[in-house]
Amino acid sequence: MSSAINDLLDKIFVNTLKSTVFIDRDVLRPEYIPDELPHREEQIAKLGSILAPSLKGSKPSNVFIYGLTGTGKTAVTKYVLKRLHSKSLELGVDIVTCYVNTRQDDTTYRVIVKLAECVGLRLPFTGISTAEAYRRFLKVLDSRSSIMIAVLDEIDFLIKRSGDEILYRLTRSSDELTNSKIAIIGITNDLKLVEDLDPRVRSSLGEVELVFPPYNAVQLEDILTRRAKIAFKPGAIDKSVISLCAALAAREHGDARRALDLLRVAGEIAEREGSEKVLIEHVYKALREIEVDRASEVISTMPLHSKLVLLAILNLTKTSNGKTTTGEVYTHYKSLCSKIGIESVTQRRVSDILSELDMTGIITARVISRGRYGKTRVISLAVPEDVVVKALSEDPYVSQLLSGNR
DNA sequence: CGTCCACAGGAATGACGGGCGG
DNA sequence: CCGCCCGTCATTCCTGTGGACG
Repeated sequence: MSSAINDLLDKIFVNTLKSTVFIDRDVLRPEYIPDELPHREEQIAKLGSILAPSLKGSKPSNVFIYGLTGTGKTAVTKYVLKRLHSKSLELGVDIVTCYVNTRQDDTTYRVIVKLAECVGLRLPFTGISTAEAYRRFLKVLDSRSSIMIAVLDEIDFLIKRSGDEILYRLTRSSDELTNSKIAIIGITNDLKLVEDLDPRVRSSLGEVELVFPPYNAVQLEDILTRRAKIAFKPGAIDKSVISLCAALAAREHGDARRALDLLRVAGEIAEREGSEKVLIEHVYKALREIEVDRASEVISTMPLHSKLVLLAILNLTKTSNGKTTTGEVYTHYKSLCSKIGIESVTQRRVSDILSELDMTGIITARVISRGRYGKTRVISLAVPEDVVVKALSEDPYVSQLLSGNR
């Protein structure tokens, strides 16, 4: 082991311990819930007044919360619930709050497992039927005589994958419960979602609706400034750098999470470079780094066929001005499969894979009609080529195909 | 103004591995 | 250990459709 490497490692460790710019970088992480949520006072007050009846033992209305990503929906909800919970302890009321992110737990079964955990019931990951799991959960909840407030975050994922049956059952759960009650807070960033909801669910879930508008650049800057004050050392970051982060994020529909990420990663880059200040150039580097990280993370965990489809897209978009279609992709994908001697999947499946790639944001696919020449998707890469190549080359099967056209 | 392309995308079904209850 | 049920990937069969072409 060369001492140069050891020196380098040593330097990295020391730098991390004795940060050049940060006091507390965790303040900039998305999971951090600040003590104050500026520009969301109205929503906090409204959500608070909706949930307040639970302190008197009655079931609060179900709530539907809309707002684009990074508009503070989750933060506000968690914040209000936290306060509500401590108030309930003070008053001696049994309120169970449960937060489920249905992007991670996007099946009926897993949601029930999560809800059950909140009332202290451990259910097996698998092995029992959904109906049985639900029954057990209700039994335990009812025996506690409490009010449960269930937050279903990013509820569109749940509905897309598993339908709205669970919502229906939860909203009607009072029929099956005698001592306890369940109130639901549904959070979504998909405004069209409600349309394809069972009307019965729609009316009961949407008893109250709460809208979170995006932050504008000024508000974002304010938020960033407040956080930066706690996160960074005095003088480590200039107003102009914060303004830039705010402006870049405001361009992306006022996403506070992105803005904070940008600030944090810019700080980390500054630190790596041994700089004592976060500079404009660090922000631009951060912008790129975030994109690369996200893409390679997504790509490296994809199944083989998805990678092959992506490779097909990569090759095709290189020639024909960055665009291709489903048919072309499928033909090319099949030839790639035969080259490495594996069986190809059907076109139907590739169609789904394309949708998946589109959803993750790796590609952009728009369905268009070419009239007499049919209806298809126009596909283009949504991330830089070299990022895709780099991520794909990590796969042993795919990398054989990659060498040669690199 | 109807036809018909080239797919989109829904529904039903199955194979398979993981993991639990009994 | 078996049987059951889960989630995931995949297939088969299918109906739906925007708009250029004739």
